[in-house]
Amino acid sequence: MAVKPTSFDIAQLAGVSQPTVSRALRGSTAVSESTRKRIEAIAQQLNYKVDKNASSLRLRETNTLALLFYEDPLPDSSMINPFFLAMLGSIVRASAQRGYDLLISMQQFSSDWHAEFEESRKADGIILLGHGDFEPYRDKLDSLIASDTHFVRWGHNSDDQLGPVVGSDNHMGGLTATRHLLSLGRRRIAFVGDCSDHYPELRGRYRGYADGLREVGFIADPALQVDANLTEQSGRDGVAALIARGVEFDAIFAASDLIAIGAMRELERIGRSVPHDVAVVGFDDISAASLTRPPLTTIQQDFTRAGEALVAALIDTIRGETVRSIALPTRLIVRQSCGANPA
Amino acid sequence: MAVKPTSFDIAQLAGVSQPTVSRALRGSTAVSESTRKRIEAIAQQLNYKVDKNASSLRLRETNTLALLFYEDPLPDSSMINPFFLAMLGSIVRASAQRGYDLLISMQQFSSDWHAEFEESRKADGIILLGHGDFEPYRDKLDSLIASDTHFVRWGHNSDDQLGPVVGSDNHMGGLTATRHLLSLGRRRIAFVGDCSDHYPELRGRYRGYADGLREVGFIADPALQVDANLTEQSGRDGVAALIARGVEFDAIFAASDLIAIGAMRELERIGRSVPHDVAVVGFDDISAASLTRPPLTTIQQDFTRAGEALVAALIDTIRGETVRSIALPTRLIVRQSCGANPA
DNA sequence: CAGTATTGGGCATACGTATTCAAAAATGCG
DNA sequence: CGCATTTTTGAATACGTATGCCCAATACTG
Repeated sequence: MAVKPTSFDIAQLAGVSQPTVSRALRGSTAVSESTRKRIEAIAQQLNYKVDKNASSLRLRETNTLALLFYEDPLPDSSMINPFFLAMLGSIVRASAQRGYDLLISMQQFSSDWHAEFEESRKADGIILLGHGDFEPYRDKLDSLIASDTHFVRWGHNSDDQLGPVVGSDNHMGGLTATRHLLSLGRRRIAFVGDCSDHYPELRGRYRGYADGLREVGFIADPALQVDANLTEQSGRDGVAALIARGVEFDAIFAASDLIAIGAMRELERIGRSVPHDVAVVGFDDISAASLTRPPLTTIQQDFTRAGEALVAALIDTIRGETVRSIALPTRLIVRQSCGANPA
Repeated sequence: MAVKPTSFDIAQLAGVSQPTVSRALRGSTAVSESTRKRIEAIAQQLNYKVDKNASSLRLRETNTLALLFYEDPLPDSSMINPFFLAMLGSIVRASAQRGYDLLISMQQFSSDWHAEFEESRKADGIILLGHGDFEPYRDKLDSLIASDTHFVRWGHNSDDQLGPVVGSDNHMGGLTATRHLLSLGRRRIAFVGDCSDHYPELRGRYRGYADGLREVGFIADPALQVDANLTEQSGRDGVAALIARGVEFDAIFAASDLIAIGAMRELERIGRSVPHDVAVVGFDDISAASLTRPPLTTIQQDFTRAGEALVAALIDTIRGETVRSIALPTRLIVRQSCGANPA
């Protein structure tokens, strides 16, 4: 095939005009059934495909969504946080089901990320994925809003929302985890994970934790909280820090599975048994969570629904509907690291 | 901002014609330095971005690559094989570095996948990712070739190549794993993984395994080989099958990490200790490999180089250069499941 | 200073599709 | 069968950018 056929070629073969071809293939009612059939047959035979560039140019919409990881790069910058990686699958799927293509990018490789896609008309809207709060990016977000760019982001539902947000109910998740550990008789529960403003999601989990303790008359002890970012290494460091403080603890609620995995490793290294000496509960339920020894009890985030919700919200935004932020329910997955199940 | 500015708007403000704006912004030498500066300043100020649709339409190239997962969907179809997921990061990065955007898709959601992208001019070329051989897709591949579509695929280098292939040196990997186990004194090494034509990559690993045995005068025993696809479950089933056969074995070379992980689980369940009773070596080095207990010794595939090689090869293809298939070296990562390191 | 080379930039147009508007064809009705 | 509808189709054009071609202005040469 030398050159790709155009709608003119189809028109000529069908003995009609180009506009008729366009109408026929787009399902306009203004074309008779017989002509449509004929045109479709010819198009099929020539393997004709509508040129998306020309079409998008004319229609002023691309039927494409952009996915942007705005997160600070991990040490190995080609790594994507497994949590988001897991969500990627469902986002791809949800987009496809809704008839949209998906364009992927990572913030760290483009300075102008906030403008790059919709403004150059490569996408109709943007899904922003990243942990951490948006403060460092607030100006960019503002400019997105100022330019009427359609976007949705994953994160924590707060009041000062900048655009619609889809996220898990972190507070409830933290509460559930803590109640579970308390119900197993644990009394000195440490929280490993940032509870500052910098990670609104983690802070939400922390608050759930604190409220869980309060329910039984305890009060969150600052000595039992260690900051940690979302890496395995910081989970190890967190446990090391607790030990260094000399503080007693019989359980750990880790703000993410990676942290929990790191924590378990460090506990193992120093000879504390999980769950006997220390019960551990994580957050996320990434696929590795079931592979650890002991398998990790964790608060599951619903990746599938999350991806679908993000895509649905974005498409609604694009269509001009008003979209409300949503907080998805989480689920406690009991494995063995909490001690509830026999090893 | 009501509507996005066009090159005409910029031209008007700069007191020049639209073509001059286009030339200035594309770096044509046919525009004076002073005019260019002026135009750039105005463009910047208005936050002007070239309309990619119009540009692509005119230039007949999109500066976009498409990534296609052609693999049969896993049970939960939103899951992507972790191996490819790991590669995704480096592909995104490599594309960005070369100035290309990346469009993602999954075969199972579109019947016409092979034509969808380049033929509709949404991408300049396609990266095909999937395990398994291409037989079921040969006709589609043929049609890709027939339509002069640019593509590269990940897989096993064989002779009947259809288009350029980037893959790991599976034979050498299998050989290395087997030599390692032999050097540790293991003599009854089982191979868990398909060695049929259906998975050329796995077959390559199997041949490396067989050759490794041959080097020391052994011959691969069919009783020690069990078919397994690339899931954890089939790793468990594989071990169960070996046990059911009543065959003796003191080591397992699993054709992938997921298989190895499943195998270790089953071994644990039936009370065989790893590595004491059975040494295990996997293949891939997915991130979960270091998290298992004991940590998995495995043959590492270089995801980063793989992604870069795929992108580089595809871009070369697009540029009309002839591209040769390449087999990337693998590396033995010794952890504890093989028994070489103390637990 | 005349004439030629060079530089800068405008005009026209093409890329392929989708829609508006108007005309032609088909249909219905009395 | 003639006129009023309704249905189907075509002509013209717009979407925004990029480039070939050509002309004007400037620089250079002898």
